[in-house]
Amino acid sequence: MRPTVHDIAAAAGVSLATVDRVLNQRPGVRHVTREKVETAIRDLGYVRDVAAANLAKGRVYPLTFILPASDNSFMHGLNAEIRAAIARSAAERTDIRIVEVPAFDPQALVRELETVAAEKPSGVALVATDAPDVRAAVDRLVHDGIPVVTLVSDLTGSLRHHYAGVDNIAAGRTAARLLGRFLGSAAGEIVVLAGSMLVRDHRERLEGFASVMAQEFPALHLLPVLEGRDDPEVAHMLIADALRKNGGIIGIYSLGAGNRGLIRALKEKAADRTLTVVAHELTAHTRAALIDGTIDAILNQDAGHEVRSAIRVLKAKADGLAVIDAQERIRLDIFLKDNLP
Amino acid sequence: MRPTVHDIAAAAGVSLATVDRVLNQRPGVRHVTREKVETAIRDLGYVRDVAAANLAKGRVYPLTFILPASDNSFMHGLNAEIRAAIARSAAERTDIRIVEVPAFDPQALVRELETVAAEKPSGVALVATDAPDVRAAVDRLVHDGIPVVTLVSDLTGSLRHHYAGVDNIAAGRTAARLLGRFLGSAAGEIVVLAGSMLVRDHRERLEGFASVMAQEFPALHLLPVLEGRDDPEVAHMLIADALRKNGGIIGIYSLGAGNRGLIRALKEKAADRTLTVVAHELTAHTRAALIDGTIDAILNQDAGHEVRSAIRVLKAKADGLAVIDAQERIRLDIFLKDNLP
DNA sequence: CATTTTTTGATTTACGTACATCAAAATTGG
DNA sequence: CCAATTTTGATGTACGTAAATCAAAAAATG
Repeated sequence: MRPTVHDIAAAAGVSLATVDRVLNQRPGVRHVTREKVETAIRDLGYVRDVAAANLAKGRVYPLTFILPASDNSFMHGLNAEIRAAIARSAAERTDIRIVEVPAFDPQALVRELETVAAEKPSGVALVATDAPDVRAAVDRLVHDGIPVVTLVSDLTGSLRHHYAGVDNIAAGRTAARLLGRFLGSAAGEIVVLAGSMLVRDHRERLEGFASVMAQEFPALHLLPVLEGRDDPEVAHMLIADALRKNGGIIGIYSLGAGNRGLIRALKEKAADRTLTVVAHELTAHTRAALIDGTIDAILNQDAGHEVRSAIRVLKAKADGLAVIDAQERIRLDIFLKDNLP
Repeated sequence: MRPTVHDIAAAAGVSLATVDRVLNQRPGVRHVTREKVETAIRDLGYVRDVAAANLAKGRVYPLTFILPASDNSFMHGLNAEIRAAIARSAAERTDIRIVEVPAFDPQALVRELETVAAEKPSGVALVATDAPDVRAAVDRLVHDGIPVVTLVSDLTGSLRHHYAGVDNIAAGRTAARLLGRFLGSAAGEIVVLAGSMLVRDHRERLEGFASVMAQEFPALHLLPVLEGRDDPEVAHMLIADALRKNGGIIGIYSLGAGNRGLIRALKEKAADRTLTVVAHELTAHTRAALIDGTIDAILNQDAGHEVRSAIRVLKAKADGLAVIDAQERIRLDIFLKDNLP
């Protein structure tokens, strides 16, 4: 049987109340006494029964998710996953709130972070916009003892406890190798379609992509990046235009959202020529395009895993517990038409 | 606040004891009364507080993992992950036991299943050997109300509650497409190195591989499957031999273990020629080979995820709770040198 | 040394559920 | 209608921890 507070009280030769004071960092314990108790805890290998403790405390974990108000399918999916987590909140003792802030607006995010901080939640998850002010605001939360997890897009250099998202540089590198290998010995031009170079994850994907392309596939030449603003209409226009003007294009890397427009452009224009295409985010549209051969590979991050991981980490941090690192690593999923879920 | 047993007692106009009898399916409740209580439970949306219930019951989940006594790095890894779970057992209220049975021996597995059944554990996870007797033994466990999860290798047609492992047919198909696409327009011979065709997962991988190869890559010709018995020495011998005798080999798919021998053979023989190689299982050896270019892609199943998923599912089934399907889907990881963890 | 302050002990209640016991009420059978 | 049986209620204890209260002991202060 695992030891209880009674066992450490007996082992340390103190009362239950003193053990409680030590465990919950309440004042009024002499240094030597505290040490006796801590020794007993270590010797007996005591670990607090979190379930019992939560029961006694009537603890719930108020968590706040701060998301950009972006109207693309990835953000919709993320939203849906958070709502799914809210539906489980009774069983998980969470009380999750979603707040939306204007996208790409650091000041709005900072203001929201400050509002949220005032509510003293057990934890905060945010899709970070990469700006110094945001970094500072996150650091203030951390200093106030509020666990913070970045979601989807990281905020390196800040004090955030954890990042629940994929390594976007690695994603870009992987896309480059897939595209390069799929194209074999062919030489030609490559189009990169991004959402916006103002977003950190898009910049990072491009960085990884360009670096592997330059180093390992010299026969492939990158055209200037097209910015589709994650909008299907814009993406359609840009890609259709590029394909019309440039007959040397043999590959496309779509690293943002708005793939619906890309796919439409491909179906219109590329009946005659064969293009190799790698895109991000598995949606109903990209899935269909992968199956019918319009797209050759899809890189994906599982929003459900990201949300569940963020919640697990925030709860663990709030309780000062360890997390299983391997479990919290968000993997880059690579889908070919054969391994679709 | 979520409703408690007191609330349903009040709502149903019965006593706490009666609610308890209904909730825990104890006898001595008239049909009409039971219905009143069940209505109240539904109306108030009551869900039992599992943490409190477990505390009251002093519940632990005795779980048994039955593994084949195979000496390869995947099984070692699996073993290590289970031991890691054992280390967490205090916090998770589990009491996990590992038993090993001779590999590829259905009768031994059946006997062990019967021994385990007699101990009435809360759940059983097993790496299934595919045989009718095993199926029957598993079905008996299920009939006795013991949750059963197959691990790594499934037992289709049995009543097992869940399979914690990858879709091996999809894995084989994915390997074929990667190999086929990487080889581009080249024509030549493909070697498949398996462990043993007696193992279901290997058979399935081969099935998926051969089917995509035949359908989509007619320029590539499969040589008869080599069975390396998951043994590095045998694998080395077989591959070295094949490469010596057949100059037309341009690709290799290694769908089992024993990759150490494969890698050695490749380094010895293939300095002059370029081979495209896809292998299974990420280990220290395959990882190094992927980085140095000896292997082009690695397909992997994460043993840690499989073990944690099996435990979550077994606990949930033991409590009659729902599982989050998406969370329990074991994904096929595809690693290129760029997205190694 | 007396007094104040700090530290410690003892004890109780609570969280939500499980489970046991005994008494009371309702239902059934003859 | 009475007795036997079944159903229901009332109540208490337990699980392991949190948190509060009050008294007692120890230490620090003058």
